[in-house]
Amino acid sequence: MSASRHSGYVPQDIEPKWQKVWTDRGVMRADDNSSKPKFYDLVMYPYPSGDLTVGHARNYVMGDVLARMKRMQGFEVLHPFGWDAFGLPAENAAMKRGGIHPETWTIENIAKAKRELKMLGILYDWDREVTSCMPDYYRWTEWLFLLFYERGLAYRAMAPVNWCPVDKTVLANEQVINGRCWRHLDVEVEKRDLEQWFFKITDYADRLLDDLELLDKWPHKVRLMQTNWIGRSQGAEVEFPIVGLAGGESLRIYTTRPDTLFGATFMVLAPEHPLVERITTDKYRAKVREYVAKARKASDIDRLSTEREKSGVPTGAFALNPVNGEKIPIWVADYVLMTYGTGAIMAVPAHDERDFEFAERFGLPIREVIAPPTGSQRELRAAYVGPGVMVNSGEFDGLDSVAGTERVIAALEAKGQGKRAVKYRLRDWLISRQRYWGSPIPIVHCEVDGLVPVPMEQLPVLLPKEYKPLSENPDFWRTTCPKCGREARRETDTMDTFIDSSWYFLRYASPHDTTQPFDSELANHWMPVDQYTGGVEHAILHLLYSRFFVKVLHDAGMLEASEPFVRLFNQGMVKRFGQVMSKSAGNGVSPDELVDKQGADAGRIYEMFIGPPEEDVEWTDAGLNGVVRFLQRVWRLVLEPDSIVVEGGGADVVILNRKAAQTVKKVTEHYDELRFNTAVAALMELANTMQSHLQNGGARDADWNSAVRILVKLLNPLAPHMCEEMWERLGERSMLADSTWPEYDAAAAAEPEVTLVVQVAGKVRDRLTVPVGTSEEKALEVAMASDRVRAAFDGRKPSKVVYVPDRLINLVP
RNA sequence: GCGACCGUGGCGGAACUGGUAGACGCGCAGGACUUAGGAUCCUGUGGGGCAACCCGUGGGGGUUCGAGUCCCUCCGGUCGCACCA
Repeated sequence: MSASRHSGYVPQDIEPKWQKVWTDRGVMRADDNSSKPKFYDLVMYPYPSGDLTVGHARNYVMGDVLARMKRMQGFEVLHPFGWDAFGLPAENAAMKRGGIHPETWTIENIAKAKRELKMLGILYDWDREVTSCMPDYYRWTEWLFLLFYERGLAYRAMAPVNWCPVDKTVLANEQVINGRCWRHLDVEVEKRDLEQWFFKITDYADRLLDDLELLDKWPHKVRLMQTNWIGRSQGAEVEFPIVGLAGGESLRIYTTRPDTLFGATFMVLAPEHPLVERITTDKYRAKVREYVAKARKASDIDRLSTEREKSGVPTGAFALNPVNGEKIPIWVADYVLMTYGTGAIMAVPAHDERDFEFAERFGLPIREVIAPPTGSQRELRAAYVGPGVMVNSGEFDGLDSVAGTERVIAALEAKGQGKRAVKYRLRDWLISRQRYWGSPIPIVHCEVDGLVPVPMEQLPVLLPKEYKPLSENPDFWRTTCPKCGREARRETDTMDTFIDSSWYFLRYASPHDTTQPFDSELANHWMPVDQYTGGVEHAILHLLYSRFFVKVLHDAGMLEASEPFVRLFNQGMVKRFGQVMSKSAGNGVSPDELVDKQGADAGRIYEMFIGPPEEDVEWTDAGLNGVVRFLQRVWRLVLEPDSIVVEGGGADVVILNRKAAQTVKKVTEHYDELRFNTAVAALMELANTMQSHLQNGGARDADWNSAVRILVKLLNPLAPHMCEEMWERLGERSMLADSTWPEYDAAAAAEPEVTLVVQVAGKVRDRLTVPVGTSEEKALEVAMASDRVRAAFDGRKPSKVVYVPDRLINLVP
């Protein structure tokens, strides 16, 4: 191989050697009893799909680089790994490859991926490996379910739910994307009325929202997405008495715009609203029933489309506006959703786009009650939704709409006609799945005792070996009631796999505990996760659920932390030929291929140098070559400096020292900020400086040796095999992995002279070298002495001088 | 439609709180060493001009001594939400 011809660097010879040493010595083993400060470095555990490419490996390399630096900096690093091993692909693969059991398929994939991770030199504390499909893990997933159940956070309810016809299971709201299944974006979900298990995440809506404030090291975007998903809105519930209904019953609506109450010209009920049947008059009954039936049948995709023209029918019933006693018609229309607010609205067409469209379509009156700052419009062409001054609103006329909102709410509350209310877009988390390959829900259905939790000491409820739906496996579901001993039936749904992943990061603290899901003391020691890295596709799903879990466990007194992840980072994806790299797409580069050709170290650096870590990047072989060249150059500089031809004299050792010191600062900061691409660039600059040093006849003295060691140490997190090998060949006794991170020497890094930019009227006219700390007077003097400045001023004095010390002087004529 | 982020050489990308635009790498051109080189090393490389100089960070405008960076507006792209009252 050509790499070996001009340098002794042959990655294939040294990489397996060091991987073995690291493993044998347990380099990345985390000590629970260490006195060092802890650092919990975590990458989202993957689904073992059997498809590991260098694309997926990129974020594992990021985690590894950080872990290796933090260790050298004196932290006790927890860098664990595990597998999100329950889930549908295993079942699908099992079906496709006739007869193979999901467990077999999963275990095989795990073994393969694990080997490839090791081959890339990525170090984990494998003693803490967690696999969510193993009984010693899902036992505690079940346990946690029961904890939620005890705390009133798990309940069963009949509800219209999302059903994926391909996966043949229900889905959580978070798993439905534009009315389609998150796993098959071409498959529309269906609505089914089913009795299902839910977790009461809505109880935590306020805290999940408010605590986002604490997550200042999360990407702004993710926080915003969660904010929108939770969707808290403030407004009022208002009672509209229904005309002629026995008992003086009223219609409760929710609005965020109480200030527009006088502009309500009709009411709208969702087709599913329970009052529809009762208030509809005989004359309209047939039409209303027909409309409701049609709406129920329509898919969410159709119903929620904003493009579709609004539809609806009148009920023949009327309501009274509580503030002015006006009698207004009640309609049924499917643009109002039963699942939000109260399932009924007051329609204010003048100030709501949807109501406006509906009113236009059906010729309903439109009354302006908020005058825009630009003045009232004679004829409303569109709804005005902004703030303004209240008009046509009786006693409230003339009030600013923002203040008016408060006044109207107060007036309603005083008369018992309404009250302040807060609503959320967030719904409870539907957690049951009609699948085999997941954690069983540890509940028994007893005819006498109803829902009975399986006693905790009887956990786990084991999955039967035989692969078929649990509901079709009587050996599984036939049981006796733990309470009364009568024959009973086990719950046959399994849990959403997002439950498994909502607590795995806690299990790493005490992975072998056989008495509890996690040891609180150890979890409190390691938590929260200091750095969490993973794909942005989990911005809501996994990250919201995990936050919810941690808050519940906190409330249960099991955990001090109330947020799981201090700093979150979303890495970009690796593409090749314009597509996301994957084995199935046929554009994947496997770790095997990469290690075989260029070696793990070159691959690791390339993954980091290829582009900003948060951006999607394109994998090219040419780019990889540049990195290989860099590593060979480093090898020669460190171990074969005699091979570098001296071309001239006059090397300045001070420059070498300074560059090395500056690089320590730069690279350390860049690693900390996960800006690996610029860290590599800084290391390349140092290597270039060192190369020039030798070419200029510079000595290989103590300063040189110091620079060499700095280079090797700083490069180590990126290219650990090669650096460890160089370290050994340099004659160092201890392992590089166990050595310390270079200290930043500010004095050595300081530049004695700086380039002072001389501008005339903001345009660069000259660059002068001056000592650091040059005074304004002195700077002005040398600047005015410059030929090019003199030409511009021709003896006159500048009318203004802007001086930025050690940077620039700007002379304005 | 609403919201967020982003537009920098032939390419990937640098540029801290406004202060030398283009670090580092790829590619390309010329050269050195070579039987040879797709190895290695050197030099050059935003555009225009022989030149001092002029023009340049999506377009236009503004603030400022000074704008890739701040403000307004338009164009283009990516992502999120999408009848949530």
